[in-house]
Amino acid sequence: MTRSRRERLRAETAREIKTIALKLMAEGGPDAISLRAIAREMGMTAGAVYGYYATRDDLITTLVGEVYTDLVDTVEAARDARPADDAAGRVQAWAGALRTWALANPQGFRLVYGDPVPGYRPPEGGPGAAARARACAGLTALIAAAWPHARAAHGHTSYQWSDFGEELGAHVRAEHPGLPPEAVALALRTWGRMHGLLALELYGHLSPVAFAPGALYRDEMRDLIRSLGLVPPVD
Amino acid sequence: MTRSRRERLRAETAREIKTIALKLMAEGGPDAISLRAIAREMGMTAGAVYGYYATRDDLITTLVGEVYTDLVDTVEAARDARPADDAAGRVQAWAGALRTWALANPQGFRLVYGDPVPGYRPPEGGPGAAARARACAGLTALIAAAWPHARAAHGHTSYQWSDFGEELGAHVRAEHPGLPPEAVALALRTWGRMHGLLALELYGHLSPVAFAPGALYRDEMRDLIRSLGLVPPVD
DNA sequence: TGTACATCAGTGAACGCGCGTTCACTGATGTAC
DNA sequence: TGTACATCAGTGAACGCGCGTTCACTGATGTAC
Repeated sequence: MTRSRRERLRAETAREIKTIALKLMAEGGPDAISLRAIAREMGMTAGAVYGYYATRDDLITTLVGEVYTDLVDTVEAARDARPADDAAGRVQAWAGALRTWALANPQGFRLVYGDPVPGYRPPEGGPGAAARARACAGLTALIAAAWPHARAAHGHTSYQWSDFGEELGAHVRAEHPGLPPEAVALALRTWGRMHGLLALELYGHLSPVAFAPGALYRDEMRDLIRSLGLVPPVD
Repeated sequence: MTRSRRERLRAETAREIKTIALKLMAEGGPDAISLRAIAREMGMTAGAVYGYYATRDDLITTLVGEVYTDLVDTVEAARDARPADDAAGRVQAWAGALRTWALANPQGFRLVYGDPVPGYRPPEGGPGAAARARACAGLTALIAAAWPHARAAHGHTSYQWSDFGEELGAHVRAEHPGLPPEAVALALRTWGRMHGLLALELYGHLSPVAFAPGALYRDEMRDLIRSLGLVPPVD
């Protein structure tokens, strides 16, 4: 476990590369992430970066995973700040934290949900698969807590477990026994509903026509909570 | 009005540049649009393109406008294929045509709603402002038709006309006298709701976890229609 | 119908840029005795 | 504690690429008489 001095320095440099990359991204968007720009910023040679990441795409994949993980950490923490039996409050907290994070990290949002850097070829399953799995699991847990009410609220198309990813289905069946695949469908629809206004806002489509995007989002989330058969909190 | 031979050829070449650009985009994504690639494909010199568009960004702006217009034409046509008094059917037709168009033109969707080409600096108000205005107007018209029901369905935050773009507000007041700003808020939320699942799907976030995105979208749109106080058509 | 001139679409070569990636090397840091 | 050797992080120069943009030019097409 004792890491040599060399190992520590190495790890530190690897960290710094990522930090600088995120800083460049925050300033100039995902496009601004290039090995040469990072090296320049760090005062090293472009070639030296290859001691830490095999290719540019490797670095990008790592960054997407890290940013996505940060996002999921944030929304989970917000959710868990509410009591487990406050289903409506937890949905609201998740949604609110999502928007807050996105506004604080607009370029991170683009990196994760938009096109990453031009020319980037993602690995099998896409970058950030682990974080995405956590997000889907978290959303399903939110729906599971509301399910008795949500199910009563409206009838669905019927779904099979085979309509969903192997991993997600297995997770849900283990974690929420008895919860039908229809609930997973509702969870994914909920994901889309949280994503829509935010994506429009962050890509600048809302600003020319709406000056109170926060109010729109809040209303939309209240309506979402209502459609789950829950009572939206007043705050 | 009689256009000389030269004028006709010129217009034809300008058209061909756009056509080739769209073809390149369809094949390789928005990033594949470059003046040099277009010129190469057309068998001309890169410099020659400057006889038609002052800069690359000018061309991109034109393309975004054109693609966005095509999208709005499509959804409007689908809406208008339903009788004016079939409010639910018209919402459904709009939403369905949107997804159909997006699946047929995935790269066009990215061009319009995602980051256009790297390094692109959009003009004042963003590219495709005219088409966006039409889209917002169209959505507001859909909501206006449902408004009596939709208003009853749930209470909103109160909005002012000043919460919305000058142009949009003026249009709505002229076209739908008596319709309150809250209806415009609902129209924009509806936009977001249609956009969310589609954006996730087209950027590849849904495919690893859901294999029936069409069913999810259909359900989501049915729920949207229901939340507007309308009865979703069965088809 | 024929000649002289004007227009102007497109050429081809060049400029400077930043990029990802490779590679033989240097020189400081670590390890073994 | 001191010497000999191994490791390995980082250098610096190069490769080849595609890009947007400029510019003096050529040669075909059009217009005026």
